[in-house]
Formats: sequence, C-alpha cells, structure tokens
Amino acid sequence: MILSKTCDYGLRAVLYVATCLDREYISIGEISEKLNISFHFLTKILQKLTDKNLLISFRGPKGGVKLTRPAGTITLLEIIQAIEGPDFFDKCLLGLEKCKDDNQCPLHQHWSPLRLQLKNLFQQNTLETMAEMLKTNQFRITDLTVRF
Amino acid sequence: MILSKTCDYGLRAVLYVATCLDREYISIGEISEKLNISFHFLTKILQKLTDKNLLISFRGPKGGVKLTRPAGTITLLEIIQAIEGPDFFDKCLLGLEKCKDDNQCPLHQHWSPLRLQLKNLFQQNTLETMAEMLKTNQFRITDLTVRF
DNA sequence: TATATATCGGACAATATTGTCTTAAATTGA
DNA sequence: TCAATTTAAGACAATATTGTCCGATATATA
Repeated sequence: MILSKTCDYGLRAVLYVATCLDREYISIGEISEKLNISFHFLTKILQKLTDKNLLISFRGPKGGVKLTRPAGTITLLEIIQAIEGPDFFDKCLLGLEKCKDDNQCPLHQHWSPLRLQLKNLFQQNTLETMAEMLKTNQFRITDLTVRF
Repeated sequence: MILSKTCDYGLRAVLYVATCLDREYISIGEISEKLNISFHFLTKILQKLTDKNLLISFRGPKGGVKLTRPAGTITLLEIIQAIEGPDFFDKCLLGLEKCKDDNQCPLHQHWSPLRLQLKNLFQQNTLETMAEMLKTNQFRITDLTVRF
C-alpha cells in the first residue's frame, strides 16, 4: 500500500471537514462517527495536523476543528506530507543514495518521472476539488479509502 | 512506502541469485549473510517463491535455491505479485468499488495511467536487466532497497 | 551407515502500527 | 460557579509485521 492507514484517516477526516460548508468547528466525535474511525486515534492524527497548522482546534462545547485556510488552497500533498513526512515523495525507488542523474539504475530512470507525477497528482488536487467530486459524482465519503 | 520489507527482501534475494552466474544452488545462508537479512525470515519468504514456482529449492549440502527460468525471463512484477498478491497493482487509489471509467473520481483519472506505468516499470525490468545494471554501474547489491 | 549441511514447518518473540481508555485542561451555557 | 462538552496528553492494549529459534526432513559425502 502506498499510504498508511493513519494517513488515510487523516485525509478523509479533513476532506469531511471540507465538505461541511457554513459550519464553524466540526467535532472530532462527529467525524469519527461518520467515517467510522476510532475517536481517540483520530484525535491524535488531527492533533498532528493542528500542530502543522493545517487545522485549528477549539475545546469545549461547540468546539472541534476547522481548516486554517480555504479548502481550495489546501492540497492533498500537504496533508500527506504532514503525516508521512515532508520527503515522502522524494526518495529513490531503490534506496540508492548515489542514484544520481549521471549514474542511474534502470528503475530510477523511469521511477523518477513517475514519482513526480504521483506527487503532482496529490498536489494538484485540493480539498475543494475532492469535495466537489463527492457532490457531482455520487460517491459517498464513507466509501472512500485513499490507499493503494 | 510502496512495498513491504518482506517484498524488498524477496526481490533483493532473487536478484542476488540472478547475479550468481555459473553456480548451481545458492544457499539461503549465503544470501542472508551477504544481504544482511535474517536467515530464518528470508527462508520463509523464499519458500513462498518456490511455492509459486519462481525458485527451485534443494536440501542438504550443496543445496539452496536457484531460478526456475533464465533471469531474463523473470520480471520484478512476478516476484512482487508472488509476495504481495496478484492484484497489487490493480486497485483504485481511492478504494471505490464503483470507480469505473464512466464515473471517475478526479484522482482515478490520473492514477489509472500512473498505476499502469508503475506496473509496467516492474514488468519491463527482468532480473537480468537488474543484474546487468549492477555490473555496469558501480552499485553494490548490498546498497539496494527496493522501497518507496 | 554416520555425520554434516541444507531447506521445511511450526512455534514463539520483538517491534511497529493501530486502537482504547483515563485524566487533565479549556470552553460554553445554565 | 457548576455541570456538560470537547480537545490534549499520556498510558496501555490489540493487531500486524518482522524476526528468532528449534526440531524434522532431505541430501551429499566420507
């Protein structure tokens, strides 16, 4: 699989938040219930995202989390990198440190552009485009799994 | 990461075998030592490959494993599918069952060809091409890690 | 035949990932 | 101020993955 379950949960959770237009803070309890994700586990994942300034959290009644920026400006890549690490898409397929352009392994040559495309794929899709997709096509967010 | 550690081990082990030209059976002990992989763990992984008829094993002194077919006819894809499952490269990125061509999610549209390319990448490279690479470039097999 | 060497097969252990629970702190509203 | 609600933080448990060990079986060679 390409992404960890943790990352999958994180992505789907913020996507859910993005679909909640015109609402203030969305409680983690609601998210976990709707998406069928362990509440406490999700709490920790989203904490990571608030630490990275992708979400703002608020305690107490009417509390929860909300996006720091408009959904159209938050890419899936940002979420993934916040959870999996910033260099998630920047490694050689073969783990060769010296796999440089002048000394390529046969996979590298082909993997390099692929890796870039994959990264771009996540970078070009924002939470808004994903939310749009959910509306126009008849996908329910509960059916999503962003995993290989 | 894209491949499990188990799969990485399996790939590197058969690659090592492929580089041992003009030798009969290669003992798993030797492979595990050279590649720094737990012997017993590797044994199980290679057993899976002998079950799938990619390797032939032989017990006793001078025993070990060897490729069933010439290295040039064994693709990396075969090894990966034997270990990770035959449908490893055939799943929708979003896990949507009904993610068909007529009702695509925005990621699917781009992921679909990417997935195919990735699969082809592993299908087009045989153990022989990989072994060649190790000879012509100065990569040592001990530096390899076939992971994301 | 006896011994050494190798894979086979299963049980078991260590580690990493995922999931649960409990208490603390912040906030709202009565 | 007090009770209810919600995130924060850490301990702990369950599960999956990875790694270890031991005995059985097969084979070569002396």
